[in-house]
Amino acid sequence: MPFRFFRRYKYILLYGSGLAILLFLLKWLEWRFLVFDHAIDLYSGAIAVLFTGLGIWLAVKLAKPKVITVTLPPPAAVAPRPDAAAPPPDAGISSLPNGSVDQKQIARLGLSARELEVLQGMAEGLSNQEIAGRLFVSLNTIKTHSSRIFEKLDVRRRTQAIETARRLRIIADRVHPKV
Amino acid sequence: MPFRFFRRYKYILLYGSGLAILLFLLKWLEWRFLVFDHAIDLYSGAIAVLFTGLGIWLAVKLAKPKVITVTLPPPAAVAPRPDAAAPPPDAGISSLPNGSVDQKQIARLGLSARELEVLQGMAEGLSNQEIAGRLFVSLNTIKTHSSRIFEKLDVRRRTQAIETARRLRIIADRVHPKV
DNA sequence: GGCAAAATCACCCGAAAGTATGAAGTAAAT
DNA sequence: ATTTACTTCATACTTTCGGGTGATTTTGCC
Repeated sequence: MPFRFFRRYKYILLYGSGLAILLFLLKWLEWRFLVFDHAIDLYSGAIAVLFTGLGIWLAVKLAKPKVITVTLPPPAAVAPRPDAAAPPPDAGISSLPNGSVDQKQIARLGLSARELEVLQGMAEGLSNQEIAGRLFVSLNTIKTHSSRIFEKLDVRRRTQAIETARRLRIIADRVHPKV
Repeated sequence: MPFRFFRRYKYILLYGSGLAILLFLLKWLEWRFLVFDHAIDLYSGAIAVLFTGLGIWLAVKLAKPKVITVTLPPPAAVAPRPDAAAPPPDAGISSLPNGSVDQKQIARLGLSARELEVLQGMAEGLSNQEIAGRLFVSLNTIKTHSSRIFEKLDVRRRTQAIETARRLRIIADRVHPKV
């Protein structure tokens, strides 16, 4: 069996069959329409369904920003700058438990809260456009943020940024606790 | 002119005028309704509004509790991005020790040895060109491999591939044991 | 009130990534 | 002897990234 074929054209096949099902549905609806003349009902029903969906979409979309990453700076002075002159490229890596974030690293690198959010999005595999959508800002803004992140992490690609961020415990090492 | 005043209360003013415009609009619609009997339109409109509300209500009601990522001062534990809380459509995730790789997942997805090597390179933050150099093949070959990887993992970006691979334990969850 | 940092956005441009398609050689299975 | 999967490579094309630059707006702080 050409399994690869199926995999390759998975979406085309899915689209095709989906379309077919939809057409059957429409045909059936048409039949209903002819037999019982419930055009208004159907119309209202369609509107109802449509706008219920819209409402859900809206709510989800608008509810998102309520989930804000609150980053409290450590109470102890984060200002200790004895090594300000020559900060080693990769300073010591603390041994924190899994799933933890090293606040000191974040402070040392001077990553802002917004930048962390963008970094998090990157690590989740989102595109800049998707991150922009999640944070309700423009694509250009995300680009600016990511540029700064790359500067601060001293990398040139987002994949590198993710790698470095994980290594320095800037983002959770364990993104998937147990699911 | 108290220009500053305008600036300061910009949003309040905008909100106020927006509300006013909306009210005028409603008044005008009412007039239309009285003059021409566009009951259907109003009916659909009402349904639309009503069900949009229903949708929002539903979404809010059914939405998962808004988990806020709070970072505590001490060696802070951070909840790893709760919006991925939705049960992923992926197959079961085994609970292997850290740094382990789930061979079953690899087998299930049909990833070849070469593809794994490419995937590993991706996760290390390498560019396609760099991976090509490491594996002594051409850039195009790496592109082909990565395309297949994306197909098999059902993703469209390398960052997504990395994320998924980590989640499914296809690549070591803990790339950096303790350094 | 004013300053500085953070956050926002825009535009251009080259590089990298990714898609689509075709092809060809090798090894293992049927 | 076919078939199938794997690996390799190529060309052409579209999309996304990332760098560089400049600007405005918000916001916290003194």
